[in-house]
Amino acid sequence: MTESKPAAAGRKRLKRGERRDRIVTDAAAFFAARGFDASTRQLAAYAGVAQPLLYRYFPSKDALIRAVYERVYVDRWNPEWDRVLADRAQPLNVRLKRFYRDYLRTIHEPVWMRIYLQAGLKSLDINRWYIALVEERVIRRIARELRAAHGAPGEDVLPISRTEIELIWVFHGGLFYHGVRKEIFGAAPTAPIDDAVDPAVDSFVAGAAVMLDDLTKKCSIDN
Amino acid sequence: MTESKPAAAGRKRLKRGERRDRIVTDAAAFFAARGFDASTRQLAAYAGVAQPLLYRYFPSKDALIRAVYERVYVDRWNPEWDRVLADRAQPLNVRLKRFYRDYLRTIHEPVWMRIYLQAGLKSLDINRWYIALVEERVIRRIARELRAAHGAPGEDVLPISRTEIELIWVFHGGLFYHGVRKEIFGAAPTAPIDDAVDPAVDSFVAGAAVMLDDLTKKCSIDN
DNA sequence: TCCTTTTGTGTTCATGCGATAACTTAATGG
DNA sequence: CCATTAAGTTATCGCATGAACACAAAAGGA
Repeated sequence: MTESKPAAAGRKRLKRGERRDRIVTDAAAFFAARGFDASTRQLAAYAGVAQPLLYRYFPSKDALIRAVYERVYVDRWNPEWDRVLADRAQPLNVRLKRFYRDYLRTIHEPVWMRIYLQAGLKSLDINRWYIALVEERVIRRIARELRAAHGAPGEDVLPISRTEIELIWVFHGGLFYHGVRKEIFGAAPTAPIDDAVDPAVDSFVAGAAVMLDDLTKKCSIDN
Repeated sequence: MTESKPAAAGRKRLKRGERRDRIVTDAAAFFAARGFDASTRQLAAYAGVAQPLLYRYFPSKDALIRAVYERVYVDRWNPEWDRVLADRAQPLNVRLKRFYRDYLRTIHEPVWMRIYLQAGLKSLDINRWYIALVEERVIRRIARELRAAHGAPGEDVLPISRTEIELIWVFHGGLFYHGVRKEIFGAAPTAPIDDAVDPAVDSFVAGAAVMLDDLTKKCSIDN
């Protein structure tokens, strides 16, 4: 993005909801590229409107930024994912590959990634909120499914340990970070993420067995 | 950091080199906390000097920022790490645990992390440079050592594949990202990183065997 | 001691910022 | 067809910013 938008054609006189919507969309792309410290004037130019118009829709720049967060994070979580991970008709490897291919396609995208990190550096709690969401919906679920897949005790018998959670976070974070390398740091145009997912999942599931063995061993000693 | 520095006492009249040095140190801490868009006036207040003094040492704010990069990245790479990873007197697990405990202690630190991400969002090539460094010094070395540890063919027989590199990056990135979660996103005060390293390394090394088996199988078919 | 060099400060400038107020014009419905 | 409302713009405010300049005062060698 050097200056103008893809198509700045056909503007003018939209109804309140529609205009607000477009401003948020444009603001997401604009702030993703230029950072939240970029000026409202440049944003307005990018959106093809006058700068004060922004203030008819949002009381302050900060409020506009909050609207951007809503747009980018809250709206993009796909409830389908929960089901994919839990569907025991499929082997865990297959489920994980399916989930991560789709999930990573959603988040390995400049706007998502850049806004996410920008928010983190501003110490907003969007990230804490999102991380809690992921831990509950993804990480803990994988922990349960790993136990089931390896015939380890259920969490009612032996609660999920912090060690298990952290191990899964390292795996999850590794795939996440692939996107950071690509979208934020512009690292080498390496293999596409899809090629990395399958081997990563397979070796993760195999490697996790080591930890689960330790776990069940300790458990049977305890009893 | 709300406003002032830890100890703003004993100031005044330093020799050129010394003053420059202090400015860079203070600037690193200041910009890490407040972002590179924070003002030179506030930086000067933080450093306990007048704002124009900065311009006697650096021709522009940008030049000062570049000096900060030098300070934070170039100066903190420990050449010892190369040896730790390569020392085959120790089993690979032990070497990896040693290396990552130390490496992560260096980089899981607010200034390092925040400046690193800030630079990434500004699209400076510090990050590309650093990633290339890590890939050469750490990732590729681990690839070689993994092969050796599992009795797989050397890279002269079968060059290191992109798949191997990516798999190691996912592992490495997972540990890296643990720091991002903690230092940038302020995620839950979970277990300390050291507790996560050992299980992660063990299950990584075990899991990597799966991929290496595939690799040597393919290799022996090829011959 | 005095004079030069070097380190540091106070002041100021042009620019660009977020936000406001006053004005204009398109849509709408009675 | 015109009055009212809603959507959008132009002009402007006070303020903070990066940078420059002219001046002050410590250091230090003769």
